[in-house]
Amino acid sequence: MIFFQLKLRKTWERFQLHLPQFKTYSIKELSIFKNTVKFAKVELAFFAVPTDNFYSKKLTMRHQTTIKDIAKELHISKSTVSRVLTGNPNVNEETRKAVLALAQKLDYQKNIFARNLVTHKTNTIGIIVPEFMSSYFPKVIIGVQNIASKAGYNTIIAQSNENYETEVANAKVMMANQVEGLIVSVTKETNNFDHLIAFQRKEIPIVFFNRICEDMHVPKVVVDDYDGAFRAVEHLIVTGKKRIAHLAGPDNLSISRRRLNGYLAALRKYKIPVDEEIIIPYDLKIDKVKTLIQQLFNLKCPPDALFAINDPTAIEAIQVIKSMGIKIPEDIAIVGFSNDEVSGLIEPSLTTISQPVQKIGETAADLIFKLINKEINPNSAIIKTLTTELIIRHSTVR
Amino acid sequence: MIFFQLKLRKTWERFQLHLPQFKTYSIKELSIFKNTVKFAKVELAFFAVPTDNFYSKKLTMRHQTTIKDIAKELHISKSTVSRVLTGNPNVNEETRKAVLALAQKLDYQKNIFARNLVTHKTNTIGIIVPEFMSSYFPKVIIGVQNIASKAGYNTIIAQSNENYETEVANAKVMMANQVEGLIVSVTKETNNFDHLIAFQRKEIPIVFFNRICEDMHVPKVVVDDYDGAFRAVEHLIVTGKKRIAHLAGPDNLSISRRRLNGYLAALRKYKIPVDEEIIIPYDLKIDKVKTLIQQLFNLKCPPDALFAINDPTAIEAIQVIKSMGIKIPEDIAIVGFSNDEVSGLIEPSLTTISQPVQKIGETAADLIFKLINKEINPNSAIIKTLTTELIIRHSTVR
DNA sequence: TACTTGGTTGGGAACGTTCCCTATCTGTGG
DNA sequence: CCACAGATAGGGAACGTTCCCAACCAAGTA
Repeated sequence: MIFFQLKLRKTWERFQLHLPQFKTYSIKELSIFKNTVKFAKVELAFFAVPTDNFYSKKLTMRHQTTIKDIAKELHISKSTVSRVLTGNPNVNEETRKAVLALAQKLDYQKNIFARNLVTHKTNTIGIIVPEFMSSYFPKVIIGVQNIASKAGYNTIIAQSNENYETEVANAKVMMANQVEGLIVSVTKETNNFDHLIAFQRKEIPIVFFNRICEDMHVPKVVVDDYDGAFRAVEHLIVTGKKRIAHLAGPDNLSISRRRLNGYLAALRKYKIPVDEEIIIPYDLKIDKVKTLIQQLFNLKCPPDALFAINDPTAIEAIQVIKSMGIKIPEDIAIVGFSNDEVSGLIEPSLTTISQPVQKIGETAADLIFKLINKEINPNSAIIKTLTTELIIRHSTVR
Repeated sequence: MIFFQLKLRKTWERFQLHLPQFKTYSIKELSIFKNTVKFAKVELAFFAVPTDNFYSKKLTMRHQTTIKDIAKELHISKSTVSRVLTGNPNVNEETRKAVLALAQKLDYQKNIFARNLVTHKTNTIGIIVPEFMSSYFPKVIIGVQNIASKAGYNTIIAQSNENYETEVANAKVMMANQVEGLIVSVTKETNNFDHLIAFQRKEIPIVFFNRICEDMHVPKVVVDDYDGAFRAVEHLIVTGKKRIAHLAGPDNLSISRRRLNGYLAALRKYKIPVDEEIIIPYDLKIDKVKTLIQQLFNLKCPPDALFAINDPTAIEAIQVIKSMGIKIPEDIAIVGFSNDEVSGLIEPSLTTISQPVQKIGETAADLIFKLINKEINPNSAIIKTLTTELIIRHSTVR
């Protein structure tokens, strides 16, 4: 008796063979499967082991209960079992009970892959966000999941880490998982939208929020950035500030442009001249803030107020300014945008624009499901604008 | 000509029928499919519509390219195409190129559901966290995803919202999606672990982190809570504090117990008597903090230091204490645990224990892949303990 | 010539569902 | 008795892969 193992595909399998004479055998004589051994030959390894060390090939296979097992056990057809499990009413009450009971007993779990394969329904939506270090995106996700789970849908979450390539990869994963809808806020470096247009082409609903792609004709959820920015800057003006700087976000994000426009409009309304010198372009990289702030204060005529594109930036600005020994809000008042958790905790607390973050997620999810159910036109390009609120704290008023 | 629509399964389909005479027709005469109409009968609805309003049943079917399409186009078998696409080397170079080119051209996307169905490999791991409002869990997730994507795996993220039922539901989703491994930090109310033991039974690797289940014999990743707590309290003692209170976490979380033990050990080392009165049980619900703090200061002998179970709690405590007009750190010093983002920003900045959060995620993911590849024993109950660091800030030292 | 051998390809079962269509039985009204 | 109906069940194709096994051809090798 000779024992040997060979590598079939990935795993080593063991076999035993009874060889009657001591002689040289041909591969063919040895082989169990005619050609397989040929292929696996290089991996073939003879060795001797005690017989009781052998394990059956099937032994380690953990079998998951299937519809067929239930059918066999109850002597009915798998069609009937399927009918019970999918809630089709055309089943005898007793049969139904028996199936349900046995399913419970055998711990039956529907194989969603088989199901998806035939129905093309995955009951899954996806959401791609640029990060979840700030409290904003997690809150949006909670909103989305609230609505999705009510609709019996799962949510696949992906974060692109503000990296375009990762975003593309995430989109591919979403596609491969056949999400029925996709909610997206793009990275700050995303300028090419092919990976998202692919969804449109396949008629998979997309909804944007926060960082939107204006060129794509799909529904979007935003807050009224223009109005928020306007009121933030108006507040600064009303409290007596004359020279208001702005740390502006990247130009390719419409959100930056809208906030910038709100800023400009407020200045215009109060007849304050616009000075390009104190509108600082900024790429949302938090570690750049220090340099930019120092730059502002090196001007011959430094600003007496700062409107930052978002809260993390404003918070970093506060740190920097405090460390420079400049007084907030007396020497310079600061406003952010978002009302992050931290804003109320720092010293001085940050005046900011709050947005209904969870509501944004819920609204986006609502739209997705309306699209999935064809209640609205996929190309409708609805823009849901949620309102913001000015939260006045100590960074502008003592 | 009569038009009608009937509901087959979920959707209304339209049909047209040429009826030669005006008379009463039997269902059978009308029916297109012998029995189907019988079933759908109750939903049957006759109506007249203009013919050109009709749409073809197949028209809206968007066809996704399959392996078969490629095979047909190139006049080769789907086996060969599959071989190319799975990287099997036994294919002629020209055939390979042709297949790859056509796949590209037709925008072929592998159907992962069909693939999973036959291979039982999903290339997916899951992670369940209690929340992601604090920066802790998001950072862990980033760590996990780093490792997972390197291994070619996708990560399904779920958050239980500190709710036991949601956690169970999440576990079900993970199971249904046939994750190959699961990383978990349980909710504060989880006492029953059946939903996780189910994974063990199916031999799906589990790794715990942070909030672990001590009774389950699986690998775990934790930080040295005992040591961290010890050093935090030691620091308070060394800076001259004599009466150190502790806001202790729920008893069912081992993390709370370990931190409590570290606290007790430090007191013991410095021969400070333990006073049960100032070890306050606390259920991690942030809105309870106010009452508990007030309670502490109503004691005839209030504490001069506070060790809070985690940073959010410590931060809330600082807010409450400040609002009471009590001085930090002179009247009471405060230490947290975690080094959340906010800790360095608030006033006074919080002394705390920092942990290598992203590393925790990476370690957990590493373990999962070692388990998946059977490099370590699934029941080994390895505990990876990562070290912490004391970060001294102004909440303890002016 | 008669084998091996290597390189390449094809046929077809299997994975676990859903669902179309058919079949059978029983009951009912004319 | 017939025609039809309602209730229930079964057979089997289809979904898109993977992969076992067999087959074929050309080139060595004895």
